[in-house]
Amino acid sequence: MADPTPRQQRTDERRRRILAAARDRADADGWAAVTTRHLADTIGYTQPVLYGHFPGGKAEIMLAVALEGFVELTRQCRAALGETRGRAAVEAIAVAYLDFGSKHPAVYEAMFQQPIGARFAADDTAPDLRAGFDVLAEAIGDRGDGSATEVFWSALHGISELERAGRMRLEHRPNRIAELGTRFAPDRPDTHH
Amino acid sequence: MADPTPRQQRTDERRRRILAAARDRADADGWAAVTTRHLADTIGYTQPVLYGHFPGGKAEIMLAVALEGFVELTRQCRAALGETRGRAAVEAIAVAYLDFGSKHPAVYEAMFQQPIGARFAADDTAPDLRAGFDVLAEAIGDRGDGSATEVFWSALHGISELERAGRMRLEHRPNRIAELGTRFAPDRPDTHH
DNA sequence: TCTCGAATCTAGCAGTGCTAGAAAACCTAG
DNA sequence: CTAGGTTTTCTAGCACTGCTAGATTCGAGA
Repeated sequence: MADPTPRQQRTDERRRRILAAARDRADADGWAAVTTRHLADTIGYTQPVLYGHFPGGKAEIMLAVALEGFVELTRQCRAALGETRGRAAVEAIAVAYLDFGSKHPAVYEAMFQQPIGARFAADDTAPDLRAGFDVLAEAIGDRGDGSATEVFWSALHGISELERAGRMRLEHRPNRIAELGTRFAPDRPDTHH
Repeated sequence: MADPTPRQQRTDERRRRILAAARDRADADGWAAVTTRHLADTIGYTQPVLYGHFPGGKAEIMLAVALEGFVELTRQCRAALGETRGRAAVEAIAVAYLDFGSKHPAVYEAMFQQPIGARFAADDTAPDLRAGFDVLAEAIGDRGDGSATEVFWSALHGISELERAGRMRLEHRPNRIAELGTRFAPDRPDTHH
């Protein structure tokens, strides 16, 4: 049960290829363009094979892509934070977060537009989701009940979505990041009660 | 051309019924449940009739619902603002905005998830969209280039979406609104440059 | 080489958005 | 009141979607 049998290995490899194909196609042309037929074609098999790997069909594939996305987003935010603190940390996180959303629009969409059935700041939250929340909390120095972090996350999420929907002038992103720095930097005296 | 002919009147009436049916069904079961067949059934006609009113099909129907939504959302925010100013104004707007999102999830989704092809703060923005932006700018006292308002809007939008996606504890909404009040209330000394 | 179980494919269902062409309804002119 | 033509409405169908039951092929062990 420890070492992977050749069969298990091929299964894993194919699972990876399915997810990669779905991710790439979705990032390029949107999730509507990700069809089970096209996906099966890309990996060189027929439709039913997909259901051997993901019994839940397209929805389960999107879910798997979303979970990978959470891990990656958290990793990049963590890296951007590093040892920085204060306002610089807030802005660094914002840059990393918005970059991720720009570069992987469909992955981001799957992460948030889909009912994964897990809250971020609850006790029963899956570790992968909780970790992302914690990085943001650390950046803004949230020591309260998490509401401040929720609002910070919301602002990042909103900017990401509205930029992607073409609702905001892309070239103004630096201004928005500066605004986030001003309004969410930790240890501002007037946020203490 | 001034007074409506009976024919024009019936056409308008039916157009309204199509939009109402689409809106109600979408708010109840999501846009995926809004099919042209069901829609035609509801208004007592067959599919092709829909395309007489909305040549662009389902997408154009969603667009029309979205535009109505912008007008209504702006109206409710304007009413909530009233003559209040300062922190109370920010929180009043937030309450009205989030309530709208909760009560009309599908309308809200159509408003923002769809490429309408119009930015909010640009000079070429349609009046109906611009008006919504202006209310928010007024509430937070934005006299800059609009970046602060964009971030405020993003925070509201993010909260609305993440609540709907089940990512946030609904009962904590008051906390989030208080956070918005703290961080976006106008005339805070340290936001001046 | 034969067998049997697992992997894979073929073929099809029910549903979607959308549309060309037939049928029906309506209004106007004689 | 009827005939004509225009407009409106429906019938029927296409190409596509996600998904699945049953036939078929493949591959490893005896």
